[in-house]
Amino acid sequence: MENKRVRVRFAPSPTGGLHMGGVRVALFNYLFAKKHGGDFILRIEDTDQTRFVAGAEEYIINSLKWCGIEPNEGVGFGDGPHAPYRQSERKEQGIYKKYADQLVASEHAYYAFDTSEELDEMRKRLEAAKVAAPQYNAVSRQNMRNSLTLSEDEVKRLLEAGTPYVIRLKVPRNEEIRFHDIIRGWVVVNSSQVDDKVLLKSDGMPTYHLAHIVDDVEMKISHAMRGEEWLPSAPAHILIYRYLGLEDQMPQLAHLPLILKPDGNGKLSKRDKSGLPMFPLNWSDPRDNTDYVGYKETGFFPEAFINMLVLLGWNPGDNKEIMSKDELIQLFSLERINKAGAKFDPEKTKWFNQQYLRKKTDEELADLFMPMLKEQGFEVKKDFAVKVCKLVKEKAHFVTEFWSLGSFLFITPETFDAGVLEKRLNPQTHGFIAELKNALNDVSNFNAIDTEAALKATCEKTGIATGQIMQLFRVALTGLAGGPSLFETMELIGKEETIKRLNFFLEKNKV
RNA sequence: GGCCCGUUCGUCUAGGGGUUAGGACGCGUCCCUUUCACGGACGAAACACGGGUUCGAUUCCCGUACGGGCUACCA
Repeated sequence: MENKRVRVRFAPSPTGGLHMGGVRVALFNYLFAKKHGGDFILRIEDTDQTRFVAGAEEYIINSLKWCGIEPNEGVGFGDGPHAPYRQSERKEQGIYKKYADQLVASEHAYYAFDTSEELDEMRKRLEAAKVAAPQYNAVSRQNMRNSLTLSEDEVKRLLEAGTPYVIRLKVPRNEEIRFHDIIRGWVVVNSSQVDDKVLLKSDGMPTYHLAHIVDDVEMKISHAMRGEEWLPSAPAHILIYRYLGLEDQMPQLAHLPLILKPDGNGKLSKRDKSGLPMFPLNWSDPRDNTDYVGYKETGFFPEAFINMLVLLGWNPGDNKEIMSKDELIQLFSLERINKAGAKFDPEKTKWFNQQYLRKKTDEELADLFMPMLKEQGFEVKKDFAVKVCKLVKEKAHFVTEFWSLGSFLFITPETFDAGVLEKRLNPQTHGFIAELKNALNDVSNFNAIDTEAALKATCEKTGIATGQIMQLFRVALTGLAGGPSLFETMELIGKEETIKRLNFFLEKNKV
């Protein structure tokens, strides 16, 4: 068991868009599998028919693809030796019922016929009696309608009459359950804290508790990584493995810390004030009729998104922060995962994207930017787009900012920064701009070097220091108080446009 | 409420019985610069609290506080 092939799975239920917390669980599984040359499986846990959301499964698959953390086995990824990988389909094959029946036969599970009204009543009764943890368990089951309290004949009669029933796990009254978690070490819980979990629902579907165990064993999963929210039910799972005689095939457990909200308390939810997305891709949720924006559409690179996520709760042990997927695979280890939940930091998330933005070549950026330019109505040649990217990227965190940062390269400014005008515009500087315009008009080879020379010459001629007029010149040319090199800007927009802009400025701002 | 898990700068974290407690984001100052940004330098900023154990605890143990999770025929 110790040395069996590494096989891990990501097993979401298709009840909505895949949240970034889910992406991180998938990521950890992926990295671990790749690190050990193992398999990464996508299993769809669609056992709750009432919460099923159409399109969710496809969304999950597309998200994993965009993130570059693709399973090599499972739904949407070519299936594999353990198909089907959808639990609803596996249920049709009777896989889960078989195990549930085995548990009943060995008297570790039983039939329960209680209606939801009866269950409600029981809880109310227990609450009224000030029972600390009102639950269906070794004590309360004695007052309920199940195969433990009913006569054999009665049970048989109910079953034959088609009375709805569930199968529940018979949890012992007072027994220590201990299990080892790779991240948390030994955890001990008394069985009195564990309720008699429903294993098989009245619609014949298994619950998560039964289904994931059956599938993990049948699919030969070696390590089960999942969110910390599963820790409280882990003891029940241990019992199921044990009663099924499958303890030696149990995967090693690792309960991952949760991602917490940036401000305030609690775990991350679908919508957050931080302004950053919670989903990898745009997601239209049919349940609350809301459109959620994705990291992709916000302009994030998948590498940056992944890099940010992996460092929420894990680190390589040195101070390295920017890591490629291959490096992550190389460096990843479960032992270095933290125990405590991590607050998600929007500012640092943007910083990650900026780091990746700077690593891209201008050509790569141009490929991304040109479609956005086209949307704005500007179709330009690639080499021009490359030059624009080179100028505009310095300040940006996202390619999606390029347009607002560089629109002045395409659109002649009609308004001018009022603050600079007030501070710098006077008859002398106005005259200077006019003088400069003429000098620029005489530049035959209109490149950054020659235009800069023209400016220097004009400064010397008029006796005005460069620092005195650059700001105004910038505003005259771009309308803005800040931006990339003016000489590069002029080279890009060309002589004709430069002169035209300066004329317009001089005309509009007479003093 | 009960049970479980956790707690190092504001945030992500390194470290670990004796350290000037390290890095990153963000913030501030300065340098570079025509501006904004980038880059560089510097700075402010943390071991939740109380008891033990120990020559010595931020590190180990126990409490407390605080935070998180769970408490469904949901996963």
